Amino acid sequence: MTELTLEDIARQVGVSRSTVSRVINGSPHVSEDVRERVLKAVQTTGFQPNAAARSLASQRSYMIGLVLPQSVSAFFTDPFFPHLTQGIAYGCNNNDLTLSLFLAGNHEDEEIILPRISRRGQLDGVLVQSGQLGDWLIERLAKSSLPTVMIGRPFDPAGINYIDVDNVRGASSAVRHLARLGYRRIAHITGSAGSSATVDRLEGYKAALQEAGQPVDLRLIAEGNFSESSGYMAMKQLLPHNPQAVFAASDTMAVGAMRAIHEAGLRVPEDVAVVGYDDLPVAATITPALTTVRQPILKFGARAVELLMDVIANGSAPARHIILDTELILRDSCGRK
Amino acid sequence: MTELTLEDIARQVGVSRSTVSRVINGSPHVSEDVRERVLKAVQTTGFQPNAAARSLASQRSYMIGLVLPQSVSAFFTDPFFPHLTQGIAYGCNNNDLTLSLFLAGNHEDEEIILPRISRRGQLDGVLVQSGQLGDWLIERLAKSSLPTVMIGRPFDPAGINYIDVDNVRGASSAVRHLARLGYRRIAHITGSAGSSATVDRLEGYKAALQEAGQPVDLRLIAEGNFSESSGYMAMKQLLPHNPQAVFAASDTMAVGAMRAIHEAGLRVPEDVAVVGYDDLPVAATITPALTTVRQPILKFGARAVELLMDVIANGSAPARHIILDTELILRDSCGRK
DNA sequence: GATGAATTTGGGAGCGCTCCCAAACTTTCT
DNA sequence: AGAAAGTTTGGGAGCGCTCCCAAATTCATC
Repeated sequence: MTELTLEDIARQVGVSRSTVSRVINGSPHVSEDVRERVLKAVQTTGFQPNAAARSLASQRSYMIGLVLPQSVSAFFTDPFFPHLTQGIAYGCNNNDLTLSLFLAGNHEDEEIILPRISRRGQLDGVLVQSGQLGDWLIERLAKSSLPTVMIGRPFDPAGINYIDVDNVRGASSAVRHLARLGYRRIAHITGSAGSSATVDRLEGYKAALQEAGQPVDLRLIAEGNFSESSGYMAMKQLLPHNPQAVFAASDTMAVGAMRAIHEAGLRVPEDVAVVGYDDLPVAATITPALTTVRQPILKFGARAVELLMDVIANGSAPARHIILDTELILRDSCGRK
Repeated sequence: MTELTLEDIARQVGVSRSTVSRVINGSPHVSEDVRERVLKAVQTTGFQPNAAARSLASQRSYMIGLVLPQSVSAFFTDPFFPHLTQGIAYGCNNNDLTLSLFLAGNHEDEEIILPRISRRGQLDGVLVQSGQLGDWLIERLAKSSLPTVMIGRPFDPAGINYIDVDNVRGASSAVRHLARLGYRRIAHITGSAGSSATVDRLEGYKAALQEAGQPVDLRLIAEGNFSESSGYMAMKQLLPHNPQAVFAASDTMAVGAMRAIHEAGLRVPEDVAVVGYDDLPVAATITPALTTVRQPILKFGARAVELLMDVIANGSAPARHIILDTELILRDSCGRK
């Protein structure tokens, strides 16, 4: 398998390098006749243009990066991230983009990774999982000249492109549902501190409570970190205060909460109703099936890629924001009192 | 932030392009004095060599791909893959490699992806999640000229580099443990058909049974597909045949099996002992904690990267194989009769 | 101090594309 | 028929590096 070049194909067809390039890049300024002959030669030889040469000449690599800072080491414990990655990967497939993954396990990794991310000629842009307070990598990337789209609203969104789901409305729809069903003493298990999703979901929780004329009782708010075990611990803390229902900021934590409820000899939803967030596959399979706030994760990834493409093509002024809607999925875990 | 080139740095320091290149690439043929001056200029300007130009000239991209064919769409349902990806990403961080992720959701994706994977000048090599029978993408990649390392033993391993864990020994150690504790009628929930891991674990299961002088009863073998719900279904099927213990080919399925056992009003391990495979985080947090076969996933990823580096550097003849050992982690789910 | 060897340095050639401009060829219109 | 306009094609000039060879410099040796 010898390495063919544009020139080889050109010689073979009897045209010039430029013409072959035009055909390959779909330029309209080629006669039908020539286009067909070139295409046939490309087919039979299996010719592939050299990516490095193309990048060098065109200043475009058709490659984007997905950066997960150390702060989201939850990549492994929360299925949310694999799903998100999947959505982004599919988005790349549909836009003929190659996806590079930058996973940082610790600060040292970040130091190693940063130059590779910002190396000129490597990436056309990056998607950064954000929404963490004071993250070193995020800040560095935000002020770099590389086209960047944050995934999750940053705490200081000025001039930054980002995509997020409407966490406030998502959370309030869940809690409102609980309140409408007649539950009182609705507890909340938060996500990890320092995450904008956590802050927003808490805000939505409080807003819905107020709207329903129910008091916000701080003893009914327990802090988790999106992991199963944190949901379990938080619920144990909550149980002595007799909640009738609990809204967990993630399905994974809701699963942990249910475990704690069952262990205490209580039943879901008869004794404590539970609502989660994310609508991961587990929500449908667990018993009882979990009522939860669905995030359109796959769509989210696709839209993130599109947004980044737009920023790459048109510059990032003005900063663009996309906020996706959520949907409350009703299942069995909150009964219907 | 203007785009600097080697030449700019060279002019600034008063040396030639070549000398700057030597310094950046750590060539020993540079005087200490010059090296320091160049390094300082690189530091203060924040100069980064252009990746595309470097790739084009050196015919190396320092980038590898991780390919997950559609057959492993389990990427989302089984936490094993995110962990593996993490291990590989860390391996890349440590080898100054950039990782590209190719996720195929369907055959169409694969058709789109393949040219991008094999585009010359793009990737130095690929890691392919394999071990699936008759996978189109895997076969194409195996016979391409791109340096390739399969993750998971392929069914036809002739001439193919691969890395795997010793699934036969891992499975037999689990079943042997159960047998030693005095359990009889040990059932097995297999992984998805057509996966070499499934075949090997089943083989290990049978071998351990024979070693213990216990019969292999086909009614005690149920087929799963590595997902939680498949473990649940398989266990429901198994329960009427009164197994005293069950060995599930993954933790995720073991969790499903435990759910089925509990639903049937039985207790783990008193009525049915359970052993899993993988040692995912959930194994430690579930109640009762799951005895399982630990796969060194992080190490696995790192070794896979190293193997690929070796293949890239030295060619793939002869084909290299790495088989990693597993470790049986004893917890509460199989009691101690 | 001259000679040769070892080390350091500079610059040309090239990697395989894209992009632009001008040349060649067609078509249309007067 | 000839000019004007439009379309298609070819080739030069890069993109920013690496690699090699030769030139320049340094060092050791007699």
